[in-house]
Amino acid sequence: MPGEEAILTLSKIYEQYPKHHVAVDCSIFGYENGELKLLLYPRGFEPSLGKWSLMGGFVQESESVDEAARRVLLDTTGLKDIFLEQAGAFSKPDRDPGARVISMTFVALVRIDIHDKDLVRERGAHWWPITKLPALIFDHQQIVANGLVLLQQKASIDLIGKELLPDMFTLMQLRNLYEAIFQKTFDPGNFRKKVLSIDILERLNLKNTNESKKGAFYYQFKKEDTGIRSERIVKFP
Amino acid sequence: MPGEEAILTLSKIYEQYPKHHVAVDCSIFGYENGELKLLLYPRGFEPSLGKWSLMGGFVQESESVDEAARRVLLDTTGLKDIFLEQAGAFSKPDRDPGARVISMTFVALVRIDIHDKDLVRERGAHWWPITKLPALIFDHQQIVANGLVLLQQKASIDLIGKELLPDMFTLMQLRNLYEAIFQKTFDPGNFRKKVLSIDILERLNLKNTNESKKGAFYYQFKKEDTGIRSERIVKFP
DNA sequence: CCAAAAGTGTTGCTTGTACACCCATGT
DNA sequence: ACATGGGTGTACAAGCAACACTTTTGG
Repeated sequence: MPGEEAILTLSKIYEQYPKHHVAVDCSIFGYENGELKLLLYPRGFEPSLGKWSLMGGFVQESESVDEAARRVLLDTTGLKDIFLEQAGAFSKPDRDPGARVISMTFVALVRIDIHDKDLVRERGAHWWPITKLPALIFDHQQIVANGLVLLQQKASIDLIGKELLPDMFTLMQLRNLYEAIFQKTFDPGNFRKKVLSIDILERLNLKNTNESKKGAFYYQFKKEDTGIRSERIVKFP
Repeated sequence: MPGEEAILTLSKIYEQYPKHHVAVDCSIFGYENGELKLLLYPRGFEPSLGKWSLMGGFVQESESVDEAARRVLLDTTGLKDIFLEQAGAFSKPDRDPGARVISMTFVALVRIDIHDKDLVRERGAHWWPITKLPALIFDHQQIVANGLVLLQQKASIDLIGKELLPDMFTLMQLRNLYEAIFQKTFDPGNFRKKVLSIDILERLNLKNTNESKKGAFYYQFKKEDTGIRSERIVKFP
């Protein structure tokens, strides 16, 4: 059968090209105590012992890179069905001194309040405020910078928060999240109006009285949220 | 020396993970006769004989994926220093029936008027209008769709044209380019005002009298163009 | 003269932004 | 009472979209 033969020939064609280790490295962002944080784990061996590293792993034979990223995330945080998006590839031949590794990078958003803290602690992982990151291995610093820009772009177009905040939150908490992401302040009144004009939040008959004297209504994302809105939330850059 | 030893150990650690063929596939866009076009070459063997394919190649040991994409582009079009941007990774294990290949995709913008037509012809390549693409191999259809969205995003933020138009062009030609990219019409007067307000074009003392009775001034991009502007050209989506 | 594109101007609407202002309440 | 955040309203500026109008010239 000519088709089969051709496929065999084709495999031979492929064989002459080199193969590479392909890794996935995830910038895992969370939000806690008014700060945007990044989940890192400490490197336990040389080179770069003592430096911190993004959560990562290698792509296996039978999985796509997205599946690999999901697997890594499940292993490290115990979470499924979380927001995950491809960022970019980092592939300088000498970026990893140990071997030639092509890294596919991802941005993940995790609700710190519901992830599996035992799993994270077991690996010695730690949430670092984005403003005070420690030294990172290899080019992970750049990967994070790149991921943060992607997060800002996304947040400027979509209203994010479902992925990072508790189920119920006040508009001040949402605004503080945006201020943490963009490292700038937003006018409270204007931010409120903009966010509510999109009509994807619903107000609960419940007030948070911890963070203000008057008490602020809790909001939550509407259930029948289509996800297709592409409103512009804030200006970026 | 403990460091060296650790590196050796580390290499062993890497060895247990699989390696993959990594390809680069480029959506090469050009603009000609008022149409946005894509450069494809015909597959000469089974499987998928007769179908068309994006320009691509394999990543070698000593190059990054970006360098690989540049090399492929140089080989196929003879052009250096052209616009090239990472799009995304396509990596389903069975996406290529011949072997497991992870594809890093790129968007390239090429001025059809100055590329090396001999090189292209030699390979049997052909420029296809984006509106009438033929059947493509594997998932290349998706890769193109993905690349086109990236192009639209870029064009909505930056004024592109330097990468696709001749050195001199009329504002009508620029508008037609945008209409080809977004597959919609723009109001001539408003488009003109918006584009000129950004102040990166300069008018030449030369008119094009071929395409209109009255004649339209030629424009060109200013030399001292910083490239850092991030104005919004048109609304997208 | 007429059609077709070049080029400019006007108008109304929508947004963004910077505020002012009152409300509720824990300290 | 007063400081703090909650929540609403206003006033101005900027941007956008629709479209009217004049100019030029080849057919």
